[in-house]
Amino acid sequence: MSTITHPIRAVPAGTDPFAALNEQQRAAVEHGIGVQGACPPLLVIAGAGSGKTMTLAARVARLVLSGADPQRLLLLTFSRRAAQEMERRVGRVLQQALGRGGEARAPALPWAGTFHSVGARLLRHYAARIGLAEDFTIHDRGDAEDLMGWVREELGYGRAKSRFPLKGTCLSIYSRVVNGQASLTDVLQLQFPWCQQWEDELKRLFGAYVQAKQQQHVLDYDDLLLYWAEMVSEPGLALEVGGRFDHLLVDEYQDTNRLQASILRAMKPDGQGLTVVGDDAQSIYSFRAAEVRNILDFPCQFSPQAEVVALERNYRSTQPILDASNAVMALARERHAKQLWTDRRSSEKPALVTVLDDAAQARWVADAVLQHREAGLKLKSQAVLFRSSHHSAALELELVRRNIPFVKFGGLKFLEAAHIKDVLSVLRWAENPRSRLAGFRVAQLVPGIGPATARRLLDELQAAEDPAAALLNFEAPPAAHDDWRAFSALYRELRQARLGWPDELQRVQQWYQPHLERLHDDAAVRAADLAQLVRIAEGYRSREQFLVELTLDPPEATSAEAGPPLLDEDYLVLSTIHSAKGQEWQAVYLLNAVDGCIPSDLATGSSEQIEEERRLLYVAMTRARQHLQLIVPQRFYVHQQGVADRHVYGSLTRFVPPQVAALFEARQPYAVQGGGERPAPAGVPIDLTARLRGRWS
DNA sequence: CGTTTCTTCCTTTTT
DNA sequence: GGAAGAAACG
Repeated sequence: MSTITHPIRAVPAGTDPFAALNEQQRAAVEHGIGVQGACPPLLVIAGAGSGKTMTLAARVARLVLSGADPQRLLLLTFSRRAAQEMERRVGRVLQQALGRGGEARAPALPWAGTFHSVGARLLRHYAARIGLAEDFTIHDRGDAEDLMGWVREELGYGRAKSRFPLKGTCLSIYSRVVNGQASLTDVLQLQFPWCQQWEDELKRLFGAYVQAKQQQHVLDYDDLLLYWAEMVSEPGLALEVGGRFDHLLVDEYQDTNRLQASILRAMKPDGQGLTVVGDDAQSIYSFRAAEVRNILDFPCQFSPQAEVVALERNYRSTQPILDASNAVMALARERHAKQLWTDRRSSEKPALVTVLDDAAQARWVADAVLQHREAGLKLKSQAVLFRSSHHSAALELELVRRNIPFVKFGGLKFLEAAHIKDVLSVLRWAENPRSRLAGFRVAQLVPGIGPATARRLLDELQAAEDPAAALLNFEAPPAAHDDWRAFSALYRELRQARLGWPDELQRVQQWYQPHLERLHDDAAVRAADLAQLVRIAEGYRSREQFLVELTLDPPEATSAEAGPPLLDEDYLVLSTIHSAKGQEWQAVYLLNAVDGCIPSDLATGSSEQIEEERRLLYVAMTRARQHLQLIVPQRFYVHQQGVADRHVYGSLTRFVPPQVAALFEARQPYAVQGGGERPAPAGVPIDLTARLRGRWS
């Protein structure tokens, strides 16, 4: 995404690309190379900006150069984007090493991907042997929630007098149990104490949920890992699946969960050929059951213990930025000694910018971005980061107003929009006629068919040998007759698969258009989204591939314009901190560096959560190469039900106490009320924190 | 039985 | 300020 300069790039083709590695990087790259027999386990602790990706890529290249078969290399990354980046860099290193000829084209890495996508592939391959239907479809979070909601309804829990947890909560609990390999009792007690009274019902619900998934030949995200783990817990299969790969490399190991760790253990019980890379200070996914202990305990899992290499030299940020970041982490409760250093001197300290409110923040950032661009920094090398997606709302308006192009990463709801789901459901139902969820949604798009008729239809399909045939024979109620005929004609075409891809999707879109106009006032906007979906679809070979990959790797960016800006255009990057992982920019602006936003009000329940919020701030700060600004609005809006929205006075995040703030330059670009004193809010200060916490108790 | 309208609830981060 | 559910309406 950003301009990344690494030692390797400076080396002309045909020379030794490993020459520029520093001592620790070289140790990581060369580990186990040339040693007789298999390669012992390795843990690389890679600080922020320490050239982690480059080092991992160099290691992969080194393995290939020393004779490893790229087909037998499994590279597990956190996101699809990271996998592609890795593949690109490995290719570059290889080309340099092999000389400019390049006819020895860089070999592709067929097994580079996320845990989930690799799991999907392996499961598809071994399906027949583990009693799994080969034609399974994959549910994304939204689908999974809907199915959970459906089952919840079937069991009558929706109508209980006292409130049963919502479908999303139920799914979170379930997911936590699965990914954390924990008991329901423990998860309820530790993570969801307010749901403890429902333990028995939840157990029943989850049983029914699993049954429903199996009946419908559907897997959710968790299943991709769970079935994989179950598969390799069979000794015979473990040997076979583990034996497909000579080397197994895992990136961002600090964000793996226990289930993932158990998969690795089962595939490589002695750790031979295993390399994991990560940074415990950047562990920010515990809400997804990520387990920091995975990385901390990795070395002693094996005997002899795994070798540990720490990369502490930072190539990204200036020393003042690093000083401030290190100071933030130094206050962490538990800290795994590691001191980043750099030789990039600078006299510019990071800044703490105090502004009046949200609107002033937006104006200030827009000004600063333009100023930096005047000074020669492209928009693309600047990024605005924030804790949660809606924090950028005011800024987005300001950017649109000033015609500053931007792309936003994270918090994307593209696939969650009703119209996108409708169209995708049609495709899914064609792909898998047993998918009750897709069917239930699509059937009700036909005017004259409501929940009752849809349910009857789906019951018939479920009972039928050949559900697709049963669908085509279905007798719709008279009111729906014509529209149903139109739909079943479409369905037949899709099942016959004569149209080819992506024409099929266009055909669906044609069918959907009148329904779109009937159902939504803003049909034009939504039609544009669908047009974009078609454009995205063009990049895939088949309906099946499209559906699978879209679920596993949803489009991650949105922009103000319809359609993404062209690649060669310049645009500002807006991103949640979570989505900024692994990236870097010349200038970074962090919005809302106040208590209540970071740490988020919703994450102050336990000290573990607060520690994670601290790491989140650390991750945000260490994205910056040259310029770092934390913006502190003195008051900000809070939305709450019932009462009108109101301003709340905030204060600088607790992670920047005075001794840390001293490492920043304080700026107050707009005159601040009260001549620079902290504005003592008149009357009683509002304890936002307690109120929001109280909502859950 | 299906559709429209009103009401209530909740609003982090993501594979 | 949007989605899901409930009640009212056709």
